Formats: sequence, structure tokens, C-alpha cells
Amino acid sequence: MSSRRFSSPAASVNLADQVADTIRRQLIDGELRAGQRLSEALLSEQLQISRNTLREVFRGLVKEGLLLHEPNRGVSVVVPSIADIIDIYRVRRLIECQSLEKAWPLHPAHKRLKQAMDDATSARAAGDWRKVGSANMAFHAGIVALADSARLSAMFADIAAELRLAFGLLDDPEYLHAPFVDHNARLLQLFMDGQTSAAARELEAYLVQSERMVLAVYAREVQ
Amino acid sequence: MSSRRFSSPAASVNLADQVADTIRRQLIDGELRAGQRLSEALLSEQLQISRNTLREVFRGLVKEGLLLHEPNRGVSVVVPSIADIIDIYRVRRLIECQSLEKAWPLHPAHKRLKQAMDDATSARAAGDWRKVGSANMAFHAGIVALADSARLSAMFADIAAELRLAFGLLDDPEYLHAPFVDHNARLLQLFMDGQTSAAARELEAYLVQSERMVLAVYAREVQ
DNA sequence: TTCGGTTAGATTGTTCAACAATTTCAACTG
DNA sequence: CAGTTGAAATTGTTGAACAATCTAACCGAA
Repeated sequence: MSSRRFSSPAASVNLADQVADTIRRQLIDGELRAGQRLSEALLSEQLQISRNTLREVFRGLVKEGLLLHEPNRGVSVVVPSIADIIDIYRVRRLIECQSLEKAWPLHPAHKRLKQAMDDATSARAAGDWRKVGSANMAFHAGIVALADSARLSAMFADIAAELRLAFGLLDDPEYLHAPFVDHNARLLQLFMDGQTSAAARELEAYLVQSERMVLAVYAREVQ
Repeated sequence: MSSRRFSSPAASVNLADQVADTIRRQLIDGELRAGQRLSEALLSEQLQISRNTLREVFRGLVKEGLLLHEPNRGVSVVVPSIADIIDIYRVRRLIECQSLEKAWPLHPAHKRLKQAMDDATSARAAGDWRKVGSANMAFHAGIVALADSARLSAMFADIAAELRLAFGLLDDPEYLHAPFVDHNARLLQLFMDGQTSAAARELEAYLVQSERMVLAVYAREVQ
């Protein structure tokens, strides 16, 4: 989930990296809410680290787009705007559709797609919508991985985290995530059958629809 | 050149941001050479800032891909590998070609393209190859700007800086930059005539050729 | 009451000094 | 000459301090 280069999922050596992982998780889990101010003094005490180290962490998360830094006013959790949502989906369409269309159906990453698909299906059956959201993001990260580009994948990781932040603002995760599991299944089928162009068109339709849905809910729920 | 969101080119409020700009410039100008170790103690004294502030700066530049951090061993200037070059060009083809093809010829950013074109032409006439390189990058940043995506443009800024780092390792800037000025002129002409698809194909050819050239020189010069 | 200005308190920006953990490197030993 | 040891240097992290800036309460005047 981190965009650190060469990040191994677990075992961060640095305290700063560990804390960054913690805060990222808190952001995605909604423990830190969008717009919330993050006081250096308070948070450094809660996390049991020094202010200096915390400031290093902040700097990283700001670059990732998860926190907002206002000079002399500290950092707060970003509140993704409508413009941000539009921008994110614009990038997703550009990156994901190209990755999928130009990919080779037997690319190693196809396993990740299948795995994410299964995870999403069982999570939906269990009614665990947060997990459905995670699996869905993993699915799309898998699509990006088809392009075999470390930089593209790193960028997607950042964008995905930001989008999950936006989702956290919305009320109805079932409405938001459930319909897309079947969509992804169709897409995967087309891709594995070697119909990459058709799969890419399906993906584009998916993204347009998803964006429209998010924007609609967003405009209604977020002031 | 910075990927800070909403960065105004001049006037950084923070000391850390100012210093980051300084180091970025030093990297592009070759004052800091690829592979060079950056000692916290030494550099913080040279730049007249505290170690803590410098560490914040480092963290940002590492995320941008310009510096490499090895735990307990400090940071050094990245040495772009062949794999990095390939990855960067892969991303460039994907982003730039799409941006150009789907753009509207009267998009405001077309002025930036024209301006960069003129800068490159006059810099070439003056034999200032570093400036030709800058203008060329500005031209391509303009292409990305056609997509109207803050995130895409930020990513391109990072990639462009990294690429300039790689160029800095090479000896013959004229050979590297000169031929592409005319290439860009043709491309711009096609685009302004509304032939965006043809322009995109021209761009793709340009990028393939440029990549091949860089890789060839790279394989020869960099051990 | 409301508006604007003043001031005290809180928060961020930045520095410094210290020490623990780790790496580096040279001297020493076998 | 390879391997070990140990001192010096470097990074990782902390806590305290102070300047610069922002926040909010207070107060006086229209």
C-alpha cells in the first residue's frame, strides 16, 4: 500500500516508516476523519514518538496526497474535493485501460486478479463491505501491475489510498461496492479469453459508471 | 519542477521546501553527482540548516525518486539503472501519447508548447544544450498538461527530474537533444492542425527513438 | 450589540545537544 | 592473508528550547 520504493509489505526498519504505515491504516479505517487537524504535540504523544520524527512522517504522507499541509497551520487529513475525484478517475481511466488493453493474458499478475476476485466475492457474501473495497482496489492494482511499471504501480497505490479516503466519507458502502464485483468478473473473463480490447472497453465503462456514482453520492453527502 | 501540490514556482514559505528546491537544482545542474553519498552532518552545515530539517528534505526527495535511502547508511543520489530508464519511457509513452491524442488543439496549454518550442530553437542556436534539455522537458510537460490532470502533471514532473539526472550521466548532450527539436516542431504542427492521432503517433515514434538512443549511450558510458 | 483592535496563549518552524544503534574501517591476531 | 576486534564515524531518535505565526478571548468605541 505504501509508495516507498522497494517496500516490503511488513517489517519497516525505520520508526518513521512504521508510523507512516500506522497513520495510513488509520486513515483508511476511518480512525482519522477527513478534515481532521493533526496536532504535532498531541499525535506525537499518542504515537509515542518525538515531534521531529512525526514531522518526517507528515512530510511523506503529504507527498502521497493523504495529508494537507498549510504553512504555519499544521497538517490535516485531506478532504478530497469533487475536482480531486474527477482527476483521480481521469488518471485511472488513462492508466488502467491502457495497461489492460496492451497486456498479455498470461502475465503473472493475472493470479493477483483472480485472487482479488475471489476475495471480493467471499467478502461480499459475508457482507464485509470494507473488505470488498480492499479487494476491489487490489483487483485494480493488479490491472496496473500488468503494465510492469514500478512507477505506475507506485502512483496507483497513492491514488487508491486517496480514493479510499474519499469513500470513507460516504455512507452506503454496499451500494458503492457491491455491484462492481460482477463487473470485475466479466472483465476478468474477457481478459483471460484474450479479448483485451473488449476487456479494456468494459473497464472504461466500469470506471465511468463508478465515477458517476461516487460523484452523485458525494455531491449529496459531502458539503 | 517540484511535485508539491499547488506549488508556486518561486517563494517557498518553508525552509525545508526552499532547500529541497536547492538540492533539486544541484542535482539537475550536476553539482551533485549520481551515486554521491550525502552526509547529514556535512550537508546540513554547508546549507546552514539543522540536521532535522535536512532529514525532512531528504524524505521528500526520496519519495520523488531523486535520492536513495538505505537504512542506517544514509541517502545518496540515485543512479538510474537501465531498468529505470525503460520504466520511465514506458510511463512517458503511456501518459504523453494519450494526453496528446485526446486533447483539443485549442487547449490553453498549447501556448506552453509553442513557448517551449521557441526556447528550444533559440537555445539550440546558441549551443546551450542544457537549456535545450530544459526546454524539451517543458515541451513534454506541456503535452501532459493537455490532459488537465494535476496528478498526472505532478507525476511527470518527478519523472522528468529523474530523467534529467540520467542525462547528466551522459557525455554528449548535443547528440542527445539536438535532433529532437525538429521532431517536436513537426509534432506541434500536426497537433495544431487538429491531426491529434497523427501527432500521437509521431510522439510515440519520438519516444521510442529517444529511449533507444539514451539506452545505447547509457549502456556504453555507464558501468 | 457589533465591529475592530490588542493581547495572551497555543501551535508550528527550526535549531541544538545528546545518546543509542549501526556501520565503517583500520589495527590486530592467528 | 583471512577473520576478528574495537574505536571512530554516521545514522536514528529524542527532548528541550526559542522564534514566528496563528487563534481566540477580551475590551473599548461607534
